[in-house]
Amino acid sequence: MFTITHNDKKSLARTGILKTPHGSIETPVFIPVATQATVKALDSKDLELLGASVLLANTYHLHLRPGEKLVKSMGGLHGFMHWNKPIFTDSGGFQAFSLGYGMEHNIGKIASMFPVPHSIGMPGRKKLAVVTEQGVEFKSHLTGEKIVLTPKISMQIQRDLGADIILAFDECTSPLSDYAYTKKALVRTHRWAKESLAARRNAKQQLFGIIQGGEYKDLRVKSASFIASLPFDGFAVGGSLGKSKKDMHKILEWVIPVLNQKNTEKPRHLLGIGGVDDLFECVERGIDSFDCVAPARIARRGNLYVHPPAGTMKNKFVINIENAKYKADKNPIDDQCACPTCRSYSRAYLRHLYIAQELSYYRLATLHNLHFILRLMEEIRASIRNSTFARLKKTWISNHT
RNA sequence: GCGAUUGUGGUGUAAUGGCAACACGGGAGACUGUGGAUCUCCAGUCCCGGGUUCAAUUCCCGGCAUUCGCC
Repeated sequence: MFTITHNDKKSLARTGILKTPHGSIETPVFIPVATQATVKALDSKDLELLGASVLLANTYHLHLRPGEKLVKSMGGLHGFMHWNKPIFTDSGGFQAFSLGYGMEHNIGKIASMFPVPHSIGMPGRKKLAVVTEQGVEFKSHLTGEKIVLTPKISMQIQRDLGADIILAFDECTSPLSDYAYTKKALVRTHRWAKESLAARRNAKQQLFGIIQGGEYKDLRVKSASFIASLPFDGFAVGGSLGKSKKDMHKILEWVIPVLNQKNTEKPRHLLGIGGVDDLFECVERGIDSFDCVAPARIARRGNLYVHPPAGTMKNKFVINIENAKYKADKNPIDDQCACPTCRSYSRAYLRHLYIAQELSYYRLATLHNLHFILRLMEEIRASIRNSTFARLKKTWISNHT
């Protein structure tokens, strides 16, 4: 299923080919997130033109609406959304966090990403998810009705959705979770991993196990070791990635070597990460695939990717199109970009569309950011093949340790 | 010319004898297995002069300006 084609000599970076019933995926790869069977603001044709090779959809959201039975009757996700390339589905485990603790405490999966002091531990909203030993009880954010997901139910939904690669049902813990809770959740997630495997019915769907353990070394190592000992087709690193990017890097440095000992030949996904710097840092530490809403979300919020200006030591890869200085700027977003947006439109025009909240803005901006990240991933793959990964990283991230 | 009317950030509006609020607009920031095209922060104001009062953006008088009506 997965073949490693090149190993970087100086790091754990590698290239590979992941085979699925809907074609092969060259890794390392960035997977755009299509939660509701669409990348917001784009359609499948757009994604094809951008050269996206795989998408990730969501079990919880599609279960609520339109329901997996409908999707199944429409030819599964591939037929429904007219996308003939590979699809991942997330298991719904993340929503236990994002709609539960995360919502209640107003926090994301890396604590320091919310530097505004009052946003951490702030009121937040009433949580819509409660974790039990059997699974997660949700209060539907759409209708308020009670929705229960268990490993078995998640596997059944993902089977009906018909993705090529599905994920085990897990509990994503919070950066605010203490050791005792994280450990308790880990035991539960490990049991759910076995239940997910047991509930598997379609051998054509690859099933990835999820490594948890928060920011605690012994839990991460234990989890990597345990999950790697089970007959999963691949692995995903999930859950809280600590309180800073440094923590995230450390976590990968604990986990990946364990996988290398046990299962070098299986792909490793990093859930929910995908900043420009993250791609370099995490590929270097042995990650094969990423999914992340950030490029699409920040595009909708006015942040558009640009190559770092030559000579700068700042790791800043975006401009804010809303800024007054772009009011009459005739340049494209990024002069090194060949995306459909940059080929035709100026910063001034995009700024106008953004400020006027024109719908076309969302598509043009999303096209650009995804194009940017997908091309960057392509460059990264080429650099691993050419043994120039370290050099490429240096041109992008100059002051990282 | 006479009568009435109204003067509050850039704009449109509130409230108030002591701290002037809201929206839009302006400036900036955040967002990482997408509930929320969202959230956060910053700047900026009482037409002018006099009077009453401990205290006036507020009450009184005058000026200037607005708008409406009449000649």
